[in-house]
Amino acid sequence: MSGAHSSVRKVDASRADCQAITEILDRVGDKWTVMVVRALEQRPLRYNEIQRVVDGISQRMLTLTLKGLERDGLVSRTMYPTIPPRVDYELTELGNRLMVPLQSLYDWAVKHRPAMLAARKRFAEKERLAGAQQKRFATAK
Amino acid sequence: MSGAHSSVRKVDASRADCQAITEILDRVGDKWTVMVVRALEQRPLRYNEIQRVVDGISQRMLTLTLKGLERDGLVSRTMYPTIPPRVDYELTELGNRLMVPLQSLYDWAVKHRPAMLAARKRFAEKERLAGAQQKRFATAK
DNA sequence: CTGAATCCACCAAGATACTG
DNA sequence: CAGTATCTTGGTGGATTCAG
Repeated sequence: MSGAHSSVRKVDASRADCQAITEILDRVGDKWTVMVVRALEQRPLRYNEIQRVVDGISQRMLTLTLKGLERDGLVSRTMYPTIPPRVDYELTELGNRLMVPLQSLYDWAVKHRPAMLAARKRFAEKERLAGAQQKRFATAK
Repeated sequence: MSGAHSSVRKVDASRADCQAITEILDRVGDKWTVMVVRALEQRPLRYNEIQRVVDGISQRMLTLTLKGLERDGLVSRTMYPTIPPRVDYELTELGNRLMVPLQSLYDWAVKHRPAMLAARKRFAEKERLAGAQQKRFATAK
């Protein structure tokens, strides 16, 4: 923070925003993290419970995802050395607070998904027409 | 699920949330989309201007990212058939509204990044100790 | 039950060169 | 200036097997 110069700060913040958002997106933007986090939203779960809830996730990916979440302090891991062994995973407070921006994304998704789908349909149509045009010139090869 | 409607709806919503969030994360969660969107936040930009602002993006990736954004109606493309050619890219209103949840993510990132980094450091330390333990048994390769 | 380890397939993304 | 085309590669994730 080099000063309170509003116009300058706006530009700087824009760059910093990129960094920060990209960083968070890298953490939660993979295939399974969000689904696992949401699975744990309601209550702590055991390893196999998560696998059942998430549905489709492999053991490998579940283990990797959980380890990543634990690593970043979003999920806590509690091991009970019983037989058979039992491990509980639970959202930390940090993990719980992540739900807020995630909810914000969800709201956006619900609200604007129809518009996005419509746009995609329009785009596909335009592309189809353009493709037909192209074909008349792509004679050789 | 025999209880009140509220609890049932909560579970159902949880699944739907996953879908929606994952879907949006798939759109904006790639390497460049967010950076391009934020580059366009302030004002429309030309192709080369974006490439300069984003810094590090290749022509190929810029083209692909822009096409994806245009496809989903988040960015509009305006071509001026002058010489040399000129193409402006501009956030649509849909694209602009995406800034809201992105800002929410940014806020979370700024607020909780220190905690995440601290957690990661602690985790690395614990892992290092565990790794030392392991080594004593990993005699034969 | 809760993982770790290995192998493999696929795709996003980078580098480079070319085009209108 | 604004892309497209082709090749290559590194990482993500799936399937399977082994272990405590």
